[in-house]
Amino acid sequence: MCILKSEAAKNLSSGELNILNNSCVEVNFKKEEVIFKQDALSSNIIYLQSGMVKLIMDGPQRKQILKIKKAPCYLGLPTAMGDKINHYSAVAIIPTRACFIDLNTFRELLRLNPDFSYEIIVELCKNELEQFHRCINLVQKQIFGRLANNLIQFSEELYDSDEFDLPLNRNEIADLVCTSRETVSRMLTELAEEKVIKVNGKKIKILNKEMLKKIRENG
DNA sequence: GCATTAACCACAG
DNA sequence: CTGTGGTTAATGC
Repeated sequence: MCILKSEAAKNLSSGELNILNNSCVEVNFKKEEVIFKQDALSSNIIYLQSGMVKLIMDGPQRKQILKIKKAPCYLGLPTAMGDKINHYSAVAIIPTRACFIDLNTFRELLRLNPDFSYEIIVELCKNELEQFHRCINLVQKQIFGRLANNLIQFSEELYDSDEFDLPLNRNEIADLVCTSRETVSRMLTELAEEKVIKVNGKKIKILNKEMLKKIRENG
């Protein structure tokens, strides 16, 4: 039985928690396993208990990595509540444990418990703000700026460390930053030549964070 | 024109 | 899967 520990679920009464627990199924995913698929019918809200996931959307030209999500968090709120079908896919990038919550049960809890609903809204709003910033970043900056921005996000938001392993290969970094894999390669080696970062395969170490932030701001 | 940016192609580890 | 070199198109002095 899955024990939910989300901010929102803290607001649930024991009775409500029971409703949640009884309509919830826990699943483990290995690296690269698909959690849900774009264009498929969506009937669950998913709570990530542990692990990390990439959200991918197939566009008319190419695929796009929308975001990397780290547990604990909800997954697929927009895609499950916003339409009958998923508008994007979710794929585990490390071993991941997820809890599938029946959509009707979730709706019922939203209706029953305002504090729970409030926390969900807060999460959704934060996500939307983040997407607005990401949009500006993508549209108004050149590739160095976009790449620097994502490196800083990996470091600060995903790993809490200046040293980390990239969760994606070069091609996927390109899909995240909206460029070609060749350009990602070149820019990583160039940043390494400038002693801003150290690169060894997927291992990244940020050597000069000030510089990296300057690059993020200036383009 | 000339420089810069970045994509696409090809090829090699 | 990655890194590099050549080529090319678009954009901005």
